Amino acid sequence: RLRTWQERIRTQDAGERNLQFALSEVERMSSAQGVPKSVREVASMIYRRALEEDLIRGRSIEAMATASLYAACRQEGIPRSLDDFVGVARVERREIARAYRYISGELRLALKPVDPAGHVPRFCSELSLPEEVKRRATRIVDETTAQGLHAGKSPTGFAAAAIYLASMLSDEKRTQSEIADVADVTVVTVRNRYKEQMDAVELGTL
Amino acid sequence: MTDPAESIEIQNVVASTGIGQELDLEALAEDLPGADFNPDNFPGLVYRTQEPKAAALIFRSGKIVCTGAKSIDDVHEALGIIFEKLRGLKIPVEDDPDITVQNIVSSADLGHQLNLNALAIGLGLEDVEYEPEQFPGLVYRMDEPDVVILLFGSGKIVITGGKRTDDAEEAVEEIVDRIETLGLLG
DNA sequence: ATTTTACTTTCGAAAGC
DNA sequence: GCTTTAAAAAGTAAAAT
Repeated sequence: RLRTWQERIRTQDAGERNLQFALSEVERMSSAQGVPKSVREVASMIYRRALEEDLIRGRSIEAMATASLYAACRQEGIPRSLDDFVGVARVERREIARAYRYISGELRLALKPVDPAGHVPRFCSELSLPEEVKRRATRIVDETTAQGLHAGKSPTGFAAAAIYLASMLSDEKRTQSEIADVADVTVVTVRNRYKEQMDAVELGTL
Repeated sequence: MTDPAESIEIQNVVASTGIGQELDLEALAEDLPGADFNPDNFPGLVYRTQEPKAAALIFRSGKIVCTGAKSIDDVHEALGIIFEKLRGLKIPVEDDPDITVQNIVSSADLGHQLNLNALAIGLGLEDVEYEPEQFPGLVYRMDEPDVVILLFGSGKIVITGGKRTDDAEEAVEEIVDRIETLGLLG
C-alpha cells in the first residue's frame, strides 16, 4: 500500500501537485475567513479554469489561488475585502491584486463593483447590533449610493460610516473606534464618510 | 459650458533619445555635478535639470530617457541642455539626435461629478477596471485613440499612454461623447 | 484633531538580472 | 517580472505636530 502511494506521488506530474496545493490553500484561507463551502467550490472552479486557460504558468500559485478565492466571493456576493485575505495569504497584497485583475480580465468574469451594502450585515453582527440598526444602515447606504456618493470610496469604510450613523439614530451607539476596528479602516475614514452621508440623507426619512 | 478639451493640461512627457556614443557613467558621475549613479541599484545615471524641470536617465549605451517635462518643447530644451553639458565634457554628441516622445500624461476636468459604478457598467466591464477598495479611479482602456483614461468621482480625469498631443484631445472628446450617450454626465 | 508625508493606479523608454 | 524617473487624479493610512 505504501509503495503504491509513493509510486503515485512519484509519477504525479508537477501540475497535479500544484493543483492540490492551490486547492488546499483555498481551503485553508476559506476556513480562516469563514467562507461558505459553496463559494470554496466556485473558487476551485475558477482556479481550474485559469489552469485550463494556461493563466497560472509563470505566476505565483499562492497569489492565483488567493485571487480565485477573492473572485469567487465577489461573484457569489459574499462580501469580503481583498485585505481580509491579505492577512492569511502568504504573498503580499500587491501580488494578489495583480493576480485578481489578471484572472478577472482573462476569464471575463465581468464582476460588478462591490456594493458597500453587502458589508453591512457582517459588520453589524460582529458589533452585536440589532436588526433595526442593520436595516437603517442599509437604507443609508442604498440612498447615498443611489446619489453616487460612494464613487471612489472604500466600500468597507462607506458601510462602516453608515453603521455608525445608524447606530446613533437608533440609540444603539457604537464608537467610531469600535466600528473602525471591525471594518478594518481608520476612525478618520469613518468620520469623513459619515459626515458626507449625514449631509446627503434626509434624516427624517430614516 | 466650458469645453472639457480646453481644460487639458500636459503634466508629464516621457521621451527617449541617444547621443550615438558609449559613455563611461562612472566618470560622468564625477564630472556632472548633481548626478546620481547607483549601478547596484539601477544601470542608469540620473541627472536633473532645473529649468525646465526634468529628469534624465543616462545609460552606458548613450541612450537617454527624459521624464518630468511639462511639454514637448520642454523635453527638447532639457535634452538640449544635457547635450551641451556632455559636449562641454568633451563627449561627442550627434548634431541633432532624434527625440521620440514615448508617453504623454495629461489631466482634464469633465466639469461634472461622475457615478463611477454606473459608468463601469455602462462603458462595459470588459474595458473597465474599477476597484475602489484599491484605487479611487476607474481605469478605462480606449482603443481609438490608444490611451488609458483614469476617471474620478469629481469628474477630473487623467489621460496617459498617448504619444501625440492630439491623443488627449481626441480621448476627451470621445469619453465625453460616450458618457453623454449613456446619459451619465451631469 | 489637523497637517504632512507617502502609498495605491495608469503609461513608456532605458540595461540587465 | 523587477529595478528608476516623473506627473496627475482621490482615497486611505500613518506619523508628526
